[in-house]
Amino acid sequence: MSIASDLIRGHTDTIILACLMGGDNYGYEINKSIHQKTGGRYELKEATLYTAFRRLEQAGHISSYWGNEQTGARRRYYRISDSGRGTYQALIAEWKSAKGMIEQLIQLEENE
Amino acid sequence: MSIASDLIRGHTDTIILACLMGGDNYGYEINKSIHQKTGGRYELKEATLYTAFRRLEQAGHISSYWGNEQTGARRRYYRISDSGRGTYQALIAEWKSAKGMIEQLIQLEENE
DNA sequence: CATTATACTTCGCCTGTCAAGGTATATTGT
DNA sequence: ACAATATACCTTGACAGGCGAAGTATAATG
Repeated sequence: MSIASDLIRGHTDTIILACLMGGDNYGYEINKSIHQKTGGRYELKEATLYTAFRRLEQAGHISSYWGNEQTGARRRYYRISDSGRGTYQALIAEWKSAKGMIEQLIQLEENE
Repeated sequence: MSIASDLIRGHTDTIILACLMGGDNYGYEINKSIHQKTGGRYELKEATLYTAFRRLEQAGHISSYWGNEQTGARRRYYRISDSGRGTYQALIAEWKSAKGMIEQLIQLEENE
């Protein structure tokens, strides 16, 4: 929606893995941190977020477990796996490469 | 594909418009120029390319006409419209904004 | 005690990509 | 002469990811 919706597509997994590189976390909090990191300019839609969790878990890049909250709603925590860490590094490398390519193709100088 | 396929998604229109900012051109040649600009690392699939032309033309961002080749296969040329030029500028602005956001979210410093 | 915030889940639609197949013409190799 | 290759365009159908919409459940707040 509005700015950047289509442009972020393809980065969802990277963003989530990046979050989990900093330690286990649960969905709602991950999305809030994205919202905060971008100064409110962006956040994942819930359906997108949870779809991504399923995808990443099925691929073995993350695992999940229920937190044992004494109060409030239950939380499903996610933890990044070794495979996930490797994938994260690969995705970062891809991004660096793709970024250069895109700038080349849309005709912007590197430091604009 | 391989590297960067999903990451380029969402830039197809921008790439094509950027090409046409340099003057009228036809599909096959546009794709070859993309191939060449990226040093052979990337090119659009034909189906993707022609789908994008239809989309852009329907939106009024480009118009098309048949070239009058005396030899070789016929060529359909595309020309960017004022609306297309405006859209191009907007997409460039979006990219600049999205780029910063992505780097923030996947945790890379600006000048890495 | 109703509303809001937290937190997760699923269904079905939409859009963009792409593999696969097709058409037509000109050049090049044998 | 004719097969193969290059140029150039087009369409169909499948697939994947994003997302609107709706639902479930619990706790805090006014």
